[in-house]
Amino acid sequence: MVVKAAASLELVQETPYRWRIERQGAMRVPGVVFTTRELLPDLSADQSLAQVAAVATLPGVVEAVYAMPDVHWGYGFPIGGVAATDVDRGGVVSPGGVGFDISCGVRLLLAGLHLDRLRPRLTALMDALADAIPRGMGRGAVWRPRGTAELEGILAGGARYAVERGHGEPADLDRCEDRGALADADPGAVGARARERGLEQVGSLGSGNHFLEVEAVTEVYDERIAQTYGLWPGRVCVMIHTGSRGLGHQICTDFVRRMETAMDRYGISVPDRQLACAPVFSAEGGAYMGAMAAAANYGRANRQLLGQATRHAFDRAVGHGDLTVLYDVSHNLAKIETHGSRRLCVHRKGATLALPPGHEDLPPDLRPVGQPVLVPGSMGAGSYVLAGVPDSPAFASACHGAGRRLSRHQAVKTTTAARLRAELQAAGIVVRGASARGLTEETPEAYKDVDAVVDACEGAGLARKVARLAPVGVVKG
DNA sequence: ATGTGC
Repeated sequence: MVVKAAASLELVQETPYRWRIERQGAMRVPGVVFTTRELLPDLSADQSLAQVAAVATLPGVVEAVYAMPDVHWGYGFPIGGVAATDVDRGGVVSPGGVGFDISCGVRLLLAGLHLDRLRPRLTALMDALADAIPRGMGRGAVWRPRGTAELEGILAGGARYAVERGHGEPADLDRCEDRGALADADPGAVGARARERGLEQVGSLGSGNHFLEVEAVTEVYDERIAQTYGLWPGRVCVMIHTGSRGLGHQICTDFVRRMETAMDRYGISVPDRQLACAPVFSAEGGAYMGAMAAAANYGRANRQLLGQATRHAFDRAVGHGDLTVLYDVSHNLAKIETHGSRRLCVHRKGATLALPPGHEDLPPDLRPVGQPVLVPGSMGAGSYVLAGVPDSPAFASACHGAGRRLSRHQAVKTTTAARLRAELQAAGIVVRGASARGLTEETPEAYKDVDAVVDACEGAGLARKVARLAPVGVVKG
């Protein structure tokens, strides 16, 4: 089966879950889209697969540019895209391949109680969370760093620094990707404006698709892995989805501009200005990697602080805040990783790291079963926990969510905030803190079906289903 | 995503 797009993209179906974009023109490698016929983006209306083809022209790109089943249009790179470059053969890093929200990701906390025991206190808990979680554009944060030393600590030390300063338990770090901090952060590469913006937002949720949800385990698909993860039916969980706020955004803006002018000097030409890039081993590439890692650490500290604020809210409203971290993982990041014999810069933008069983970067207790892959669905739709699998085909990556289907502009035309609130209430979901605009932009209608996306992810061999979580309360910006 | 737009 071959599908021709207007822009002459040629898609060849290889399996029920895998489609190839044939190499042509300036493409150095093919594209590979992991999806089903039902979820395949409409080539006449959607640019995301054309973006996959454009990314495949970048210097040093290897193997293939991959798209996850939740792929959709993004700045330069598609969201739900994975691209790796060979750093020892002129491979580039591109800020657009990480995205504006550097180290946006998900933390899942597990509570020590069954939903039946939470129900009578749910309203009180949601009120306490609404009180404890700063959210929305700009506005308030859990922690206001004193002077530059504390901000430096956050940029260099991420969640580890937050824990050192009393915001959480050392054991939390065992369940964080990179134990809570990327080692090669360079706070000196973070510009003054990014720092200014960062000072005001340490420990804040933000807006858009960021949220905090109280959920409960409703389905278990893999008993053994679920047991290792501690996911039993009815267990209350808290999912926190946020990133590096204005600081990461400013760093992306600064480096896109800087690389746009640097590309000529390196003899790089790209089909789209939004693919601005520089060799990883260049002044601009190196500075970006250091600043990006610092933003990633800021994002990890952010989720650590919000996790701690969640514990306090549980303490106040439920009487015990014995929340443990299942895992904390980024889905917007570029990392230098070894695959086979090569050192690659793997860009994951709207794609979750999914380490296989046995991987040395996993904590010993999770190593036998693989990394928890946290997949938030659209608002009110539920979320999934998957596990990384051996020999996965996209540099150990999986989907990161349901994936947008309608733009924010289109989304607000489909419903009203009042109607959405009523629908969530009818589904037994308590909503706190959501602005009318924010709520309507996030209508589930604007997203793909997370169940179908996760099934495609599993069918494609990217990850394995472990458990499904259903929301009972949501805090939004 | 974002002091939402050069």
